[in-house]
Amino acid sequence: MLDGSYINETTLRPPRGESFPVSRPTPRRGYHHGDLPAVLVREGVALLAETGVAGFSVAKVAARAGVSSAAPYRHFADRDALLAACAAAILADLTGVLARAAEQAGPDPVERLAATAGAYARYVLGHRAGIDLIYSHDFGAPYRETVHERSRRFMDVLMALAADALPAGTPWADVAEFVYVHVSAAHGYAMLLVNGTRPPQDVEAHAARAAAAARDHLTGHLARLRG
Amino acid sequence: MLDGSYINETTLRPPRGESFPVSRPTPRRGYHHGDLPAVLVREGVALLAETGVAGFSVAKVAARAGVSSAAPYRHFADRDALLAACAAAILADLTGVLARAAEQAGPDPVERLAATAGAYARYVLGHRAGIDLIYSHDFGAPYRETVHERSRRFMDVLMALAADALPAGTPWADVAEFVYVHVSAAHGYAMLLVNGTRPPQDVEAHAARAAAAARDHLTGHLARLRG
DNA sequence: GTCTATAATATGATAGAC
DNA sequence: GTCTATCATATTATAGAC
Repeated sequence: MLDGSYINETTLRPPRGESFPVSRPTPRRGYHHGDLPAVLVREGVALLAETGVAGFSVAKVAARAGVSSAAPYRHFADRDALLAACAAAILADLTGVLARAAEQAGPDPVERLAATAGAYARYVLGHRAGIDLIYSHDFGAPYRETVHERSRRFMDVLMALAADALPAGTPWADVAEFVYVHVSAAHGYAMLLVNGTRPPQDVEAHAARAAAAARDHLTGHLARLRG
Repeated sequence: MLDGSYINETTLRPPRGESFPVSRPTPRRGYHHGDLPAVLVREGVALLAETGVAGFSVAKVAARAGVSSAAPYRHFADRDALLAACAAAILADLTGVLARAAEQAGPDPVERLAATAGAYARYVLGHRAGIDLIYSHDFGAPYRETVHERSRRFMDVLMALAADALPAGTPWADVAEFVYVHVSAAHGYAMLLVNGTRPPQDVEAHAARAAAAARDHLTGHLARLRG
């Protein structure tokens, strides 16, 4: 992931005077970058990881990509468009990581779900400040949908895993509620790890603890359901 | 809370040429504000709640307080000093709120701890974007200790509550680990509430869910300890 | 598509009057 | 202690050359 696939009609600025095209023309040769939009997003994600949303600027991303500060505006309408593309990229990437972690955790539904919490911690420790963009930034109306759609896919993956771990016949709304808590706990734990005083040295130990916490939450939840 | 008590030798700029005084001279009359530092922190906290760390600036805080953009620099060495004072104020306030919530929850240790999660959600829904400053901002060396000290008191309150809820004789490190997860889950849940798509309409319902999640976590944890 | 140059704005921070 | 005035800097975004 973290390729160009997250650039769509919403994030792309339309060519002069035209309305948004259904498909992007294939890039022609002869330009300095084969795919500047993808490079900008990659560098934007890296910058976010290093400095957080506060330190993010179009100029810095351009400099990192080795182009002028004006170049990004040919591909992204404004700062928020680039930021949204970065958020979408992170979300898509994270979704894939969690899905793979669940897959590798074996057949037990409880372990599969717990594994996503561990993977979340691992991912956040790798991406540091960038990750809170997903939750903490209010994207402008034109870009909100792009991010929102990725966010939906992210939740869908976890909903499927939670539905397997919870008792058969659990109402959809209750599954959603559980996933919400599951995600927020994993997120909170990971964020405190990143920003807190704890050394991020032993990543796997932290991931194991996050998974254990998720397991405890699920166990306690199931116990409550049983009476 | 949210008064002037968080201003200490670390956040206060020393008077011309002197080193840091042990105590601040009592404010004399004849100035436009009785206590501008306190006003600045109050407005800073309000601004943080509205715009988050990204929208925070010394100039805006000064404007809100009705003073010139230069005035804050007589009381705070730089932007980071003001930001740290705001963070310290929020932390102290939040600590008091959680302690009171536990007190009002009755004698059951489980309920007392769960109540802090509910109160956390309630508080964050009221302070919105401002709260993540506590975790997400890297304060400069001179101000780090100020915030850190408040952070320690915050954790101490929760440690005491958790020690009561966990089995007698639980090692201190295990209590700390549990509190860490407890706080991060509450924080994550509250932050997703604030920044997510969910309407913050039914604050009490959200607080109840946060408390329920904390109860599930504790229950599951105790079950794991038993077997 | 990318560059150079530039405008408009906001910001952090200081100097000196009162 | 606060104000006015000011500077240096960084940022978003655009215009026009190539």
